[in-house]
Amino acid sequence: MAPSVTSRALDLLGAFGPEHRSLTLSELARRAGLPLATAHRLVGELHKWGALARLESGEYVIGRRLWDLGLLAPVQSGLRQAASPFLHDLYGATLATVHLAVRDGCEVLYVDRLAGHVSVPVVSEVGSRLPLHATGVGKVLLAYAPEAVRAEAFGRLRRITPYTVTQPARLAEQLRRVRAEGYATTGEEMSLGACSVAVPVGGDTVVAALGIVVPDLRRDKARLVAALQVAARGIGRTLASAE
Amino acid sequence: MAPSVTSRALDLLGAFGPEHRSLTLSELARRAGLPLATAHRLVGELHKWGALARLESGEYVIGRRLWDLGLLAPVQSGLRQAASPFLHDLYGATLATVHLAVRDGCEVLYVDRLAGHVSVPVVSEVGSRLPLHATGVGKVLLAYAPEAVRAEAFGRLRRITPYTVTQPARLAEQLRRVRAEGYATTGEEMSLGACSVAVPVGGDTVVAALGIVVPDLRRDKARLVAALQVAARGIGRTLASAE
DNA sequence: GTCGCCCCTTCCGCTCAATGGAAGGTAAGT
DNA sequence: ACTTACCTTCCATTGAGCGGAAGGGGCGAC
Repeated sequence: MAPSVTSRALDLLGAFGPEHRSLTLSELARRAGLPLATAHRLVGELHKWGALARLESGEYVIGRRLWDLGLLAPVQSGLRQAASPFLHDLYGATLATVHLAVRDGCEVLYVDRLAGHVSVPVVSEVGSRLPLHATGVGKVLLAYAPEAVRAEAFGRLRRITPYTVTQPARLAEQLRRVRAEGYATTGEEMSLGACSVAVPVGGDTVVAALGIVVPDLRRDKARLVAALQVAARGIGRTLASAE
Repeated sequence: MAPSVTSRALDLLGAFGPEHRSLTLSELARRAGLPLATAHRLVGELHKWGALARLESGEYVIGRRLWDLGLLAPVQSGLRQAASPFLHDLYGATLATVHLAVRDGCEVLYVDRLAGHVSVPVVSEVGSRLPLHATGVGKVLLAYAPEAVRAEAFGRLRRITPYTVTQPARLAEQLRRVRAEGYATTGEEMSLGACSVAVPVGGDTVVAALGIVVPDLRRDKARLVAALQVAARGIGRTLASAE
């Protein structure tokens, strides 16, 4: 009901997605629900600006120019650089998949990830987002988030596995323990066969969370938490010294 | 000279950048050279679609929706996942900054990067691009690139440091040696104090390049090359087995 | 207080840019 | 040679975009 040029152009961009990395003009037109001639013109403009690029085959892909808008900022942040060596150390000490994440609104945004040769099946990937309530790093970030965020997050405790914590009261209690004990844990709450431990990064304000994913937590949780805290402290110090 | 709605909307997006992560409406209008009222309307549409998001402060930032277009695809690729453990091994063996990169057009696109506690100053970052002719991974990718790409790349051999190779003949000779010997090297050609070695990843078609950056290459190049090749073979095997 | 400044938002009549059907061109498949 | 599917160009119509102007709100200065 709103055939504004802008929305149409955006819909053309929206026709792309993880599983549609490159599209022909006709496909674009179809997916955006536009007449071919119209799509042709709009795509031409997007292309001229650099929002779309054209392959030799004639198919269109998302263009470079959109990259340069600063989209990768979180991933390229000083945080990631400062943390990199510590993530490596942590992996060496635990041989578990290592995660570095920040909170973006009401979601966890994974900033870095380090996987071993054999690792539990993990859904996260650099740049991907997951709900705050079902991951280790998420619980940490939620525990130290402003009240408004927590309220919002509590409003949508989606069940993901049978073990996902979806009762507000229970989650609130867990967050209290996170703040008290300095670490969070999950047990198959995001994906079956995967448990996690996570700790906050940063001093008085928590800027990120550091976590690992393992098949089983009962065995040596204490050692893992200790390793995590060493790494987190290291990252915190590095960040502080770099201002 | 082209006041098309589309280009204007795009210019608003283009007002953002690495150093302008969030902008007020007025700033946007100024930077895009648009009357406030016009900017207001367009920004409204971009916002409604999700291309822009609004902070509590009222400032606008690039919106989530643009992320989801698959921009992170290269970084989230199977390549990165397959390579991750081998990058770690390689770091363990060399204690050097490790790079995994692919070719994107006539540039190197860094897909992953692993830095140590102490590392030579390196300009690259995940998601960033550099010219093909001045980096180790770049030379590898260029050596195995199609003729058209090579021609294009030879057309713009920009000098970056006094040691950058800018003579086409000399670069061509180097690429020949890369193909013959299976690895590429650079010596302070991208940034002073940084040398690099890189090897191709993949079998008959080179899909990526794996490289390390060190302060000095003369000492134990042979060992580094060997370590790189072990890792590259491992990545290749993992990719092949995963199809 | 109130004046000035800056930013955001809404309104509305004019106009020109966007529209899309149709027609022509190319390339591959049968 | 025919069919199908894709891409590109043209151009008369029209409604979507335009932006000056006016109104509202927050903040600091005087």
